[in-house]
Amino acid sequence: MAGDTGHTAHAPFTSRALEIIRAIPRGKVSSYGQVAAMAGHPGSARQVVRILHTLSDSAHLPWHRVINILGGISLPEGGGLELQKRLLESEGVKVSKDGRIDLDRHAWSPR
DNA sequence: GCCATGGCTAGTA
DNA sequence: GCCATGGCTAGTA
Repeated sequence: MAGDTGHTAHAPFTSRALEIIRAIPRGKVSSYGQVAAMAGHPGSARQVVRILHTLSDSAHLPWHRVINILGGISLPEGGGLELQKRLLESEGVKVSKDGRIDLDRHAWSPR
């Protein structure tokens, strides 16, 4: 297609959300709502969920760095929870026994 | 129609 | 717990 950059074409919000997710550094986490707000659509957290769900495999995303606003992992047991926890811990993010991440310590606040 | 949310409320302790 | 929210996409015509 004309103008194709070599990347899959995405809608503007999706492209921005993808960039933001890719920018989350190791050892830090963000929330669905934070990514949505940074992409210019506060309140569209569920859209970020959908993006992660459908594009994590193909888009080279650090998907495990996105958690819910409570500091918890939203993936279900047997459906990725364990993997996400393991990936986070491998980057130095401690996940407590009740599945919580210390946001004071690990929340990403870009500058 | 999808989706791995988030914010608010009722109802308990 | 409940349920309103919302940009996008698959799939049909």
